[in-house]
Amino acid sequence: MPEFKSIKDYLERGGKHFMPGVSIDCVIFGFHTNLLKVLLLKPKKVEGWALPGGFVYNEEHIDNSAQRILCERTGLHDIFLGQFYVFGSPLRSEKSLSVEAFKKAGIDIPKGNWLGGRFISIGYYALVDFENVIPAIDRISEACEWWDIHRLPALIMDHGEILQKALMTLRTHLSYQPVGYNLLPQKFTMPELQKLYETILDEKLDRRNFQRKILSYGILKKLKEQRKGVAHKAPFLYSFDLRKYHRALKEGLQNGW
Amino acid sequence: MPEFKSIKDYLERGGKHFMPGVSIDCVIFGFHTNLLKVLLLKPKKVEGWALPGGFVYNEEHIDNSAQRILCERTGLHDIFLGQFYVFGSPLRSEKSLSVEAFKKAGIDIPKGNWLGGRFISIGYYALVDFENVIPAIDRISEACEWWDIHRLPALIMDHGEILQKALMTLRTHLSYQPVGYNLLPQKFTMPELQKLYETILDEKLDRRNFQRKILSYGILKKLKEQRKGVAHKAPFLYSFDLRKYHRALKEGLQNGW
DNA sequence: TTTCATTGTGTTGATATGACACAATGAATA
DNA sequence: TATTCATTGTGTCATATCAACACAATGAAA
Repeated sequence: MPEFKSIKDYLERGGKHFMPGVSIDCVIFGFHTNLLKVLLLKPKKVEGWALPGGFVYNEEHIDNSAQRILCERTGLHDIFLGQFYVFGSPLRSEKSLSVEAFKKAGIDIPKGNWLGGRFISIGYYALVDFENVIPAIDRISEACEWWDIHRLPALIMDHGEILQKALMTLRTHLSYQPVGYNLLPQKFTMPELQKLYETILDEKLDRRNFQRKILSYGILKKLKEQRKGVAHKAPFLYSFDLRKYHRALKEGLQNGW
Repeated sequence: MPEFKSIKDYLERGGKHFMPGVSIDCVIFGFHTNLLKVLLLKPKKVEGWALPGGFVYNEEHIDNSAQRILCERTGLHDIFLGQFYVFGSPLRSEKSLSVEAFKKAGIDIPKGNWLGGRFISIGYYALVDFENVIPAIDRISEACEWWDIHRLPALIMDHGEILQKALMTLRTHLSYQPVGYNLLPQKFTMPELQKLYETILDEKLDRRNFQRKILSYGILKKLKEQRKGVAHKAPFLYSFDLRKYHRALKEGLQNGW
């Protein structure tokens, strides 16, 4: 994959290396102190924050583009990334990030330049372990930070809409896809897993009913260990049964009709 | 929207009017004599059948492109079309329809022509009333026909994979989206609706349990009329309560967690 | 030693689901 | 005209699932 020396270089040569008109936006969710977070970038000299995004190299699978973008911002590899929607309104590019950003940076995008045209955006979402991530900014950004899902800043373009759609998808997927493997440490307690579910669903769940239901999926292994050094009763530790977890990822959890 | 006078014209001027690299493929399901059918095109001088597809005009919303393609093949308007996946492997275009088709037709696609490059494909599916459709071929096709889902012909490129993905999506959507409004006539009987579900799921359902469950969704209106002129006991007619049907389409049928 | 928030493990009643039975209908048949 | 019979309408029952709730066990903090 080609390297770009500067923004100007990117502007000039990007069109040769990227698919025109196609962009990827990643909604990267993290979980910390019982809050659902999302990773956002603050582009230089532009009002509002942006989802980590990018373009598709000519010879690259779009799933790999999403993985690459995720890795560039988080350093994480081999994370489950789910396609959730394609945003294809012709209006969404009117105040496109690129045009606005370059203009404010004093660079006018030449007529006919690859970045000046319309882009559709393919949305991917990921769930990552907050603790393992060191957010990394890119060249056109001045910050890359986690934001609480309930206290979001203003977002550029239609990125607010994209984020909400990802959140809705995540919530509905929760009923028929296992969740937690990349979000929680290797060993975790039942209350920790429950907090994750409550946070994603934004809803309080009954402790006992939750345990019964999640255990019925058969994707957890109860360990002999207990979490030590915590106040109150020591909770048992669990880990995911990876074989069953991945099978559930493929086949789903519900029985359907 | 521009008109194209010939295939050659399409080849030459299409690049000016369509988004490069982006295509739409529609999986159009129909229901007839208790069989689930899918509408396929037979491109001239090409081995294998193809899903109805097309490209996105520069100023066009991708949802409208899908509607337009659906309408061109079926004459139907205002049908629910659902995005289900984006197929974005760089390899899928290697033996692309366009290149192959034009070559066999004796026209070599010039180097750099818009149709010669890589395309991602956005998949949409629709459920339409078989009876209302008069399949219409396009310029590059010699046939447009319904095919039984269980007796499919060989398909070009990755269209077999696209079709299977659409079918899987349709089946899972069945548990939390109402289905049938565009597929059945205005008034229909309970057994007819059940056959539709059985056909989509490829599974036999219990008559009495089906009735109980489908009625519990509250999207049906039981009419005073009965179907006349049929052998055996006359079944009652039902129709969809459109307000509740559309609410269910938006909010889903399941309770979630 | 006592306190107390938290965890482990139940129970109960309401509801949903799967399996199944029987009477009613009405065109086809004798 | 009476009988047949596939099909429809409407149930029941046993079981599984789900929401709501209670109580004992734990172990750090007071």
